[in-house]
Amino acid sequence: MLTQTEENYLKALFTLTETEEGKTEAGTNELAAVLNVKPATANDMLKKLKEKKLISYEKYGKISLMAAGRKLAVEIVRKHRLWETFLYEKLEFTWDEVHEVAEQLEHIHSPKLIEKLEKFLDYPQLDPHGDVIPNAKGEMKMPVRKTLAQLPVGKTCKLVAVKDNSASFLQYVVQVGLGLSSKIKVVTRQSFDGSLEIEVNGRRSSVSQKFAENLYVV
Amino acid sequence: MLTQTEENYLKALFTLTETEEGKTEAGTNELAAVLNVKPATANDMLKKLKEKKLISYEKYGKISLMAAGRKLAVEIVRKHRLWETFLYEKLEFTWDEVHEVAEQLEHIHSPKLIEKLEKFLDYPQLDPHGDVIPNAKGEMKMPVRKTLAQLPVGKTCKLVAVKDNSASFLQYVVQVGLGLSSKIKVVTRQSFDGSLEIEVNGRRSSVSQKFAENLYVV
DNA sequence: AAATATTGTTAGACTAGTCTAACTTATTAT
DNA sequence: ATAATAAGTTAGACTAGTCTAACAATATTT
Ligand SMILES: [Mn+2]
Ligand SMILES: [Mn+2]
Ligand SMILES: [Mn+2]
Ligand SMILES: [Mn+2]
Repeated sequence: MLTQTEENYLKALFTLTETEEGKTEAGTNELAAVLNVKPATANDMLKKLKEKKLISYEKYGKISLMAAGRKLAVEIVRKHRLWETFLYEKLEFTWDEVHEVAEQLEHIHSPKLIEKLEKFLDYPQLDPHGDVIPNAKGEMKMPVRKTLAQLPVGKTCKLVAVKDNSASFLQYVVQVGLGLSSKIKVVTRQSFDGSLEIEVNGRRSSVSQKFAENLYVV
Repeated sequence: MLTQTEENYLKALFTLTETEEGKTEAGTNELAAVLNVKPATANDMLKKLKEKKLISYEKYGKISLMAAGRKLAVEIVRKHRLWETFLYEKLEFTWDEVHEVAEQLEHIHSPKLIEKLEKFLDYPQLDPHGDVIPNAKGEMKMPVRKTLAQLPVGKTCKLVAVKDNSASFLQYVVQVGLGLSSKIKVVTRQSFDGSLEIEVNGRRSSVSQKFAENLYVV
């Protein structure tokens, strides 16, 4: 069985190699950065995960998940998102509070628990941030999503998910009047820094490009 | 903050020093035994817990919890029992399945989670094994309980709690026709080995003294 | 093509938690 | 009161996970 640490490395590799459009490999420094460890530390773990045949990796080469590693990573993601849904739907947590606790809960080992939890929640499809919850077989349709930053001026769209799950980002989102399913109109875009003027429920706000890149819309 | 391991040592000391009637101190070997580690290992941890002022302990002396350590231990017990109640009441776990998973869940750190969980469960007083759930302030009335092994022949009593939480014991209890609130009549007791003939719902069974010692009755 | 910057690796050290083997202290029995 | 047994401690070793500092390989810029 995997340690919590190993699980976290696999999950990080999953998001690093399958969340970004067109990216399928990751690097040591990059991985170390998202896990808040030094590259030397990540390097040690990469050797171990390679030894366990969970990742494919050669010295000085790029890193990618092997089938077994990907399967485990998806299981953690599934647990994380089911727990987030539980906290949000049943325990009255707000969407900016769920992620941190789910980071712990995702490491509880009990197939029965997840099965029962999913049933209790009535087989939810999306977590509180609009992310797809993988099913028990590890299947997960990756929706093609674009970000608000890519939307042309004048267009109106609907917020379907958020990329960043941190409390500070999510609180800012709420502050601007946004939530899942909100309608957003792009009023202007500054070519200088990509910042946007947006309209939500008749309310105008100016937001940075970085902010817009963390909102998925259709 | 405490590690999971430290939490497990404190919890073990709590049950060792406050569950048994009249016992207020524990020994190194005894502690090691319940935690499934060697005495040498427990000895190292005792030094650390003493250093943190969570236990009172002198070389070659007896071990007991200090106020701060006891408080932390009770918090873990509270979390353990609330999670067991959740699994049993909301997720359809059977009473022999809850303990193992709760052993993991009890180490999740989030005051808000426990507060919300308790509310969601509507402030339960007892867990699925009949044990008292400490309240948010760490208060917990210790019920005076006797075991079935102490009951005189001919008397009838009610099962209010089980001491052993292991799946194998609990499954045996069910097999004999018992559950919380069951009425039990002691028909005979062998003075040779303390084994009992009991009657539950008109059904006779013969059980060992060890078995009877793990059933709390009134 | 060199020089520079970035990225990745190694070696050595540290902490937490565990073990075995040897030893010491305390308790119990004779 | 000794001897035998049980309980407890120490020393040294090992694994997992982390770090810093030095070094090596690769990628980018000029
Ligand atoms: Mn999340
Ligand atoms: Mn995690
Ligand atoms: Mn239990
Ligand atoms: Mn535990």
